[in-house]
Amino acid sequence: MANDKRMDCVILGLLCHEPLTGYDIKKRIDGALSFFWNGSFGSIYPTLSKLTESGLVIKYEVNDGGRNRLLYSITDEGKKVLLEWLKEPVLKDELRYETLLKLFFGEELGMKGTLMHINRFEEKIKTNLSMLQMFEENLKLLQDEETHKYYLLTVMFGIETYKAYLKWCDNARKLLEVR
Amino acid sequence: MANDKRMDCVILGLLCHEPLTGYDIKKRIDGALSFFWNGSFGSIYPTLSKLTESGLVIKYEVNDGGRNRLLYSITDEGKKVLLEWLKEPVLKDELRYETLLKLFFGEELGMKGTLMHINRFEEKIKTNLSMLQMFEENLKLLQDEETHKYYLLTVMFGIETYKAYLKWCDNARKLLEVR
DNA sequence: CTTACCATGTAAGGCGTTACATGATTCA
DNA sequence: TGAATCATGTAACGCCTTACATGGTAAG
Repeated sequence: MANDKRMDCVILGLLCHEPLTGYDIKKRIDGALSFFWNGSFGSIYPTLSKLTESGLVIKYEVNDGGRNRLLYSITDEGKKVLLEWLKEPVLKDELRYETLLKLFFGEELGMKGTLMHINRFEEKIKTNLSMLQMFEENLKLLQDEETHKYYLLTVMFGIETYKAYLKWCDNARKLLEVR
Repeated sequence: MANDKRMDCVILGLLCHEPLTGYDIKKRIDGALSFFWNGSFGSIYPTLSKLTESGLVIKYEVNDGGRNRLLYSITDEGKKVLLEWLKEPVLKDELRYETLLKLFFGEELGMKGTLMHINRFEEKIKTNLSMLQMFEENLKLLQDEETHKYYLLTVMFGIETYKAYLKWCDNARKLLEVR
């Protein structure tokens, strides 16, 4: 059913804060959003066209010295649509960890292989955690803008979660190595 | 690219433990696996046919009093393929939480709406957590089978994670309600 | 006797990714 | 002058879900 990644809502949400190009949107998605969302150019640009057609955003060309860029900004109608969606209850929170799938079948792989996956997972998480902690510090410095409070909420979520993952890594290793 | 949900691997993994019907497989996916994986009949049955054709599983009909059922079991070749996949590094661990997306755009929605989402999220998590805790207790009673140790690993992951979520809910509310 | 669950499948269609195509600009 | 990044787009293709179709069995 329609619009699994809700690219339209993501774009409207981002444009609420400031006008952006498609390329900018991709950077935002790969940045602060990347811990809980993702999306590709192949869905960003077509969605921008659709949103322009239906009058939820306006496109205008700008030329600031460099090459021409297509900047998009949200309309009042767009804000209304965004708000409608924001008010609706969440439909789906989904976690899909291949790591856990492999661990679930760990008996076939054996202890050594399983430990390998746990260690690799731990490495990735440590990297992500320190990135999030940098985000967090930056956000705490920028307490002036109300928006940042909401960004901080999602960053805190990531930090809390990743810390729990690391704790689990320790416990998991202990459980496997016992006996 | 190919096989995002790795239904073939999921099926091979489950059949490693015991022969199952397509319907059984769906139940497993909706049960212990559901916290980190999912899949529908529309992908299970076609995958079973494909696996049968390529000789990784064998199909046989059984009639145990009731109606005929199609039971599948894994072949040596199938085990080899599964093991190959299990050894490979994990490609993707993905979290996609609409809740976080809505919180990220929380300034548009305002504090009240945001708190609503947090509370609804908390309710869901509490329910899931108590389910997982029941799973955990059952698994601890069945320590005889080595397999259960690996299942326990994934259940522990869920429990640890959900506890962190609940802790975050408290912190998030505090942050929002301050001032 | 009817509801719930067991059981197997197919088809349409949406959705989004990857890969391709193209080219400007900036910086070293 | 070459690499990296900025920048915009399209097309093919795979993947999976939803919905539909069908019917048996068990339990109350």
